[in-house]
Amino acid sequence: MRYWLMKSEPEAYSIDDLSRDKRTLWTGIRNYQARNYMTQDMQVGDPVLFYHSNADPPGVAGAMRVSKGPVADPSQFDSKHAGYEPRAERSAPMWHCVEVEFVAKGKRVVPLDELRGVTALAKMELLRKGSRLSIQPVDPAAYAVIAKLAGFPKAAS
DNA sequence: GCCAACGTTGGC
DNA sequence: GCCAACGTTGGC
Repeated sequence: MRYWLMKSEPEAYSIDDLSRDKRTLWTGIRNYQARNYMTQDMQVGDPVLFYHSNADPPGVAGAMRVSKGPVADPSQFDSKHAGYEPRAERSAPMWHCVEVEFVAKGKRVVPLDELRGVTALAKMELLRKGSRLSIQPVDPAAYAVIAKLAGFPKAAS
């Protein structure tokens, strides 16, 4: 089992949206490394931190879990969608996504600023200068530290 | 709104 | 295959 962090702008899709929907396809990823994590490395049941980017404050807002393996991202076929991919064919999709399910909303958002102050998290990809990757692996230990700060269970069950 | 960091594209 | 131009991310 691997642990992950996935970013979303709450204005587009927030932890409250996921709490309402219970499950969602994590569509719109158009970065090869992030895609490859979803298609090659994620397993159903993997715990995922839900991170609010471009938010005030940016930070970890909750927990979710991978609930379904990779499928073709439907948004690549939608010419009205920002993620439209004219090179993709139904028979040869370029982009894939996983389905995630809601686990918990944090008792509070743990702000990025606070995470930067936690020594145990110093090596997190998220905290690297210039880090933009919207899907990242997270150390199990780092996941546990953040879960404690946010007030949700450290492992999905 | 600014801009640093970084990924992608496309000419050569 | 190089790399300049361009686009995007995301904190501030």
